[in-house]
Amino acid sequence: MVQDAPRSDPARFDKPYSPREVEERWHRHWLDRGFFEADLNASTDNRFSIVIPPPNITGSLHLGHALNNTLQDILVRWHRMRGFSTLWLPGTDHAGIATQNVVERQLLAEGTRRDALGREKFIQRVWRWREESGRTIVAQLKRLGASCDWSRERFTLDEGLSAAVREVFVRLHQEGLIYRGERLINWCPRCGTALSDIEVEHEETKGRMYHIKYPLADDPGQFLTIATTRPETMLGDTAVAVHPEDPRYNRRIGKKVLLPLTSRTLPIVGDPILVDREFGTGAVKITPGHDFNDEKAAQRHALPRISLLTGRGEMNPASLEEAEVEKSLRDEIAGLKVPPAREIVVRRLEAEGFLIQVEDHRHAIGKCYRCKTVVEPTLSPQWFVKVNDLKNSLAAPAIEAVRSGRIRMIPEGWKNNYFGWMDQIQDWCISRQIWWGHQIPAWYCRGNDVGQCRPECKAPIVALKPPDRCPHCGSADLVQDPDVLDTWFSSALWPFSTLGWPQKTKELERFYPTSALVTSFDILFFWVARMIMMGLHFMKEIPFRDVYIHALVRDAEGQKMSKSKGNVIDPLSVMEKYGTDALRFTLASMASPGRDIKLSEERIEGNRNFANKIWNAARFLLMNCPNGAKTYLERPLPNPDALPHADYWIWFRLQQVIGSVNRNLEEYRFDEASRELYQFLWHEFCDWYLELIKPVLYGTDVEAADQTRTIALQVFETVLRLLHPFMPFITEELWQILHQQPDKSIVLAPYPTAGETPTWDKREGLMNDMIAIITEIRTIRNELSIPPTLQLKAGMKTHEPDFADSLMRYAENDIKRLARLSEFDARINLAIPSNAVTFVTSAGNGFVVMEGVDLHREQTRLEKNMAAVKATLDQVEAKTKNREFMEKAPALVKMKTEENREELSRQYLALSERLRRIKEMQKERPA
RNA sequence: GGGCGAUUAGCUCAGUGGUAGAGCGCUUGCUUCACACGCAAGAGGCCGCUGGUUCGAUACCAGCAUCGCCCA
Repeated sequence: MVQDAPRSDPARFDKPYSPREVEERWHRHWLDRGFFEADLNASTDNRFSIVIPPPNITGSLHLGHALNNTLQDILVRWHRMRGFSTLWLPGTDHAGIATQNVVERQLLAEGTRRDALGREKFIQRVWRWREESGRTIVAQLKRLGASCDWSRERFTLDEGLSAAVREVFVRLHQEGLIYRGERLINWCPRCGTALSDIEVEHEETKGRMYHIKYPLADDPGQFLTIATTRPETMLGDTAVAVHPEDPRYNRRIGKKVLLPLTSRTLPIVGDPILVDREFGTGAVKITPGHDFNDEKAAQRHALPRISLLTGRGEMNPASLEEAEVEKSLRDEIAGLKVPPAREIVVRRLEAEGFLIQVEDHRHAIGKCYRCKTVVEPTLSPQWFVKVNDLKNSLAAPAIEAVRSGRIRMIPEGWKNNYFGWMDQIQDWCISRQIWWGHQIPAWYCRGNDVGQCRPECKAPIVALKPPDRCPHCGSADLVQDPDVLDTWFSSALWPFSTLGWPQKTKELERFYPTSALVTSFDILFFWVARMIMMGLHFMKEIPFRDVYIHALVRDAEGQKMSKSKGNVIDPLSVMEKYGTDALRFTLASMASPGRDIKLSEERIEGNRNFANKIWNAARFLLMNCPNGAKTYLERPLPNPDALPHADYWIWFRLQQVIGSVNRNLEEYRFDEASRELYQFLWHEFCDWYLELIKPVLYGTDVEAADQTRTIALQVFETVLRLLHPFMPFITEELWQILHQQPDKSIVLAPYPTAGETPTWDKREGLMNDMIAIITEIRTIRNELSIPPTLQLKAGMKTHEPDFADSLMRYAENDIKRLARLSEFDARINLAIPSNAVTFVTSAGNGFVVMEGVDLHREQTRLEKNMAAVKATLDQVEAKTKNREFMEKAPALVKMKTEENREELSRQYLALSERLRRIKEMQKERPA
């Protein structure tokens, strides 16, 4: 049962707009009515779909989310109103490591650990946490007004999405694009899992450079000195490298050194790639088990690899023995984590005279992007996605799709980043040694029941469903790989897995490829690139047409917001204080391409004021519609050419704004679109138009008043629709108050499109000139401190007789009222009285009559105005006198310059003439 | 070290090959019958520096400086 629409009671029109109650009411109404649910049977061919960048379930709404979802919501509401068949599909991801961390911390507080609980119970426990706390962010997105189709909300661990993950894994494995292998990976000792390359953040850190001498095997009196920042890894060295063209060392290539603290000897190799002659001592150790560059060097020289660490990041006794480390040292460091082991190794090197020097050194070290722990590169058996297969590359089509423009990036500059990364992309390590996630669909044969396994049994059995028996030996003693997949592996499938893939669903058919992806640049590689690869591989079609990449939100000082810095602005408290619309509008208006957003509270406050302004404009209009607004919205529009100039002007400007907002939205210029709306609504509609129509509304001409109400309300109602994607709540509230149609909603009202613009000839000039005249007179009143209540006489000697006529016909009363005049006259041959102060506009020379003009003050004022005009005039004249300009500049520019020159010199002449007169008067009547 | 971006009013930021723009802040004046979360008016800029292209550069190009980000 659908409830009645909430009441929007005009009587409850309080002076200040109070957003809170309004927002709560409407967002519930929208959801109850299912306005956001995609219609699979809509007849239109215009389709618009977006999948949400899934926030992770440990999160709560931060400003990045607020920005990201505001922009998506603007696009989605805009298209929905344009009549597109629209789907915005929401959901969350399970955030393997982050979520597991949260629950493990809880367990720790309870004095237990996940191992004690066991895998199954632990996972149950995480699910329970997800039911209780993991939905916070969804509620917060709803509060933001996100018009997602919540009936289609997805979660990466849903059965459907999990099936997609298994399907993709098995198929890629069959194609040879997923493999298991022992390779160097990044290990986070705190999270206890492997990470992919991009999950490691490199950070400049203060460290130390240790210089260690390695004696030559055939002449232990001599030695090579190597420099390293990680001395403990020397135990795993398998060679020392020098530059082949370095005269200091190259004669040593092919000889051997003794590795201190061990009984091993290492070859000296020449390697121009690894060795930078200028850096350190010019000789480097090669530790292929613990350094990516060294591993590559080891491949070049066919060196063995030694891994010193266990799967838990501790010194492995077996490896130490294999590395022939001295027994006493072995005993001392076995089982230790890296930092204490390092201390001991350094002490030992020093004691035995191998340590020459230690110096402070700044260098970049890799840290886990989740927990900031220093990661250890180590050898480990893991699952990988092969992205560069020569015959079946995942990366190549993904590069091509962007290069060819099938996928657009906005702003375009990000393409270079994308190419830069994709061109040197490495195989993707996808296995994680945690429990929360998609367990890898691979099983190993233990074969304990049949006794004897065959060599083939060592290969993992990859399958969609748990296999009953080993296909090789027939054993039923199978065990599933304990690891889970990288969360990003499931996120990479998001654009099609959420639409039902691998089933052939109507949703997929209708909404894939999606129209746009709105995201921030920091997950361009993590997510965007991988979606493109997977989308192209499995759907044979790009996952989205446009990628709109927005900025990061920073604090007012430009610092990245972080809890530890304490500079986080919480969007929820902002929404509480200033209203959701104010926050949304602020974010949209600051979303300029390619620039980070420095958000300050003043800015949001300003837009709260904007909402209040809109609210009060509506109040004003409603107060002046005794019979309600609705009747005027239904009236046919009067013939524009017959309208009074203010009505005509506002209608014309509205058409321009409609065109401009639509164009800006097409180009993802949320900032320009919102600025345009702000400027129009506040400074044109409220400041000028509403002021101009007051006498008509208050006047006795009922017909005229009704006509103006029709224009005013229709313009206002149109602006509400235009603004709705940006400020959904206040626009709905006001739209409902105007229409009084509880069954309908602005959500589904048509978005304005620019109509036929009425001919716009001299009337634009009239309005602009009128504004100029009023402003000039107000300025004079201000500068000369004339009391607001004092009515003055003023006049205008115009250049054009027609203009004087229309000024008197259309604008006389407006000028008198808004400039507070008792009389106003405009004629082509009007004489300027001597007791007056004067001004110039492009339309002519104006004056304000004033008894007892302060001649001295007036002289100063005129001189100041003259100086300003003169400065510009000089510039323009310099141009027109320049022969090259006259020869080479385009005709249109020359014409405009000439017009400009005439106008300025006319103004200058009028001012100097007046100044001459004032000076004469000063002589006649000395102050 | 490589790449990208920024540099415009006190602050935050738009912008354009042809006379520099907005919001906030500031100054002055206003209980003007929608709004003081308001109205009116105003002050405030060698558009980072140096060259080049051009009749003309804040804008295009190159170099430099400073800041920021990404990658190694």
